[in-house]
Amino acid sequence: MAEIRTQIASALKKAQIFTQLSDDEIESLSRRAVRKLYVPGETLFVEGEPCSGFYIVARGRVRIFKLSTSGRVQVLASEGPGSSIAELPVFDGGSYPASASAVEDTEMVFISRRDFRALCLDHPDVALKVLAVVGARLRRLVGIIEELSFTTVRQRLIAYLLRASESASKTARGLALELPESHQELANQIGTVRELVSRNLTRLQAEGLLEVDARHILIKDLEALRAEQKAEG
Amino acid sequence: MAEIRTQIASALKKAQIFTQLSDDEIESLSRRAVRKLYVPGETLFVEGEPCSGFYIVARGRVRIFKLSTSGRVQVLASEGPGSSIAELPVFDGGSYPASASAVEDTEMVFISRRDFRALCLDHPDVALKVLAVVGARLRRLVGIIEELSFTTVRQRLIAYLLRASESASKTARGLALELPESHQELANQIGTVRELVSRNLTRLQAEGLLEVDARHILIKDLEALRAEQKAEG
DNA sequence: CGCTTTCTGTGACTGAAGTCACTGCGCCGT
DNA sequence: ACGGCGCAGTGACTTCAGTCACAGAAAGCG
Repeated sequence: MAEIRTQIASALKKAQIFTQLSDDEIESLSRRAVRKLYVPGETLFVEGEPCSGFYIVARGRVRIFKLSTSGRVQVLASEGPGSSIAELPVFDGGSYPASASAVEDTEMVFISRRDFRALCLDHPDVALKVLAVVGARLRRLVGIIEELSFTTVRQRLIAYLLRASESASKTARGLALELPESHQELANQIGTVRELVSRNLTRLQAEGLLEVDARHILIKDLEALRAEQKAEG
Repeated sequence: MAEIRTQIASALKKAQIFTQLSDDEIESLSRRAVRKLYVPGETLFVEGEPCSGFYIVARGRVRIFKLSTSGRVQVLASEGPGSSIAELPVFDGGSYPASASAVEDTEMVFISRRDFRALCLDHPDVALKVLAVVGARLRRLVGIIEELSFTTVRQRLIAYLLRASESASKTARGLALELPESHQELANQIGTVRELVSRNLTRLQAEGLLEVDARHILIKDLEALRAEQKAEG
């Protein structure tokens, strides 16, 4: 049991929102935290559920998303180790505004609403840190709104590829990258359907900007893609 | 001058995020705040500008929005007296994520980034209050994303009318309401263009759900509109 | 190794969204 | 009263998004 406790403590220590805290404080907080494990696809919470506390990702990855009645999915965020999720409903007293599920085998640390509020009152700098993290989250949501409101599927796909290209490897013929997820998942993230992802990739290939082989993508004309970004809708 | 000071103080007192503060604290804060006046259409700040502080609406109304390069507008929020705007960029150190302009003759109270941060460190309960306010804002943004991603213009228009109908007056023939803004403005809020607002209103009238006469709208079949909402896309 | 399941590509189609151009109304100021 | 201006309505058209159905490839599993 003591081992789990230290695991929790080390996860808390890596969390962005707790960088201010001393080892002692981390230690004391870890005594009130709970570890939870999830398998891929498992649900953490569902939109509308009352919010009992918030989570920190220790290992793995979780996805925050909205579900439509017709079965479509819109991904709002995807968070890895060190990130926290659902900090906000803790403070405004409402329910979870979206659902969350694990993408991989995932280890989460859960902290109850009461403990977290108490911590923020004792440590105002933690509250400020939470505000900073939430600020970044808000920026991302505004970015999603901008994309959905002003751009086409084609442009959103290009934006996705450009983001992915940051971590791509240079080859003689262009930037090579591997899509980390299915077309379906990609579509969920850029707010469209599978078919349009497939079709638009094909079209970009026909225009000579890419080469596509299933999930393997070679960016042949980075500049042209960038240019289309800036033009916008 | 002393008069302006008390005006500022009374505006601060009405702000949601300062309900926790004592009269003395309000008084001391007001000494560091600045009053600013705006005429309709005037710009408070533009997306991308570095953020020097945040605002509280004392009187009037301001609109927060995104501009596309092609000239389209997407409204993110519209805030009246007692609300604060741009609290978030104060904390994450970034620039303003969107632009803001006054809708009516508007009186704002400006508080610098440094003063506000200091206040939050001294009064953790203010920080918690800010988090609660920000939580509500985040919910609204998620709602906009949901609408843009899952619904049609028609459904968004119906949602808008249903919201407006809260403050409508009952008549023998249905709920009567007056649009508070032009079709263009309405379109900016629901993420579409003027023509589609006009056309969809016409169509709803043809179907017998509404009667439209310029900005005067009579809701004849509230239940049918509600039903279409729940069906969603 | 063969079978099932999941993922991908595509053709054909429908309907929604957006653009352009123009008309006409009503209000305001001089 | 008149001219100008902003707002609303509408027809015609283009393009984009999404649906349905299906075929073939790939990957996992017994």
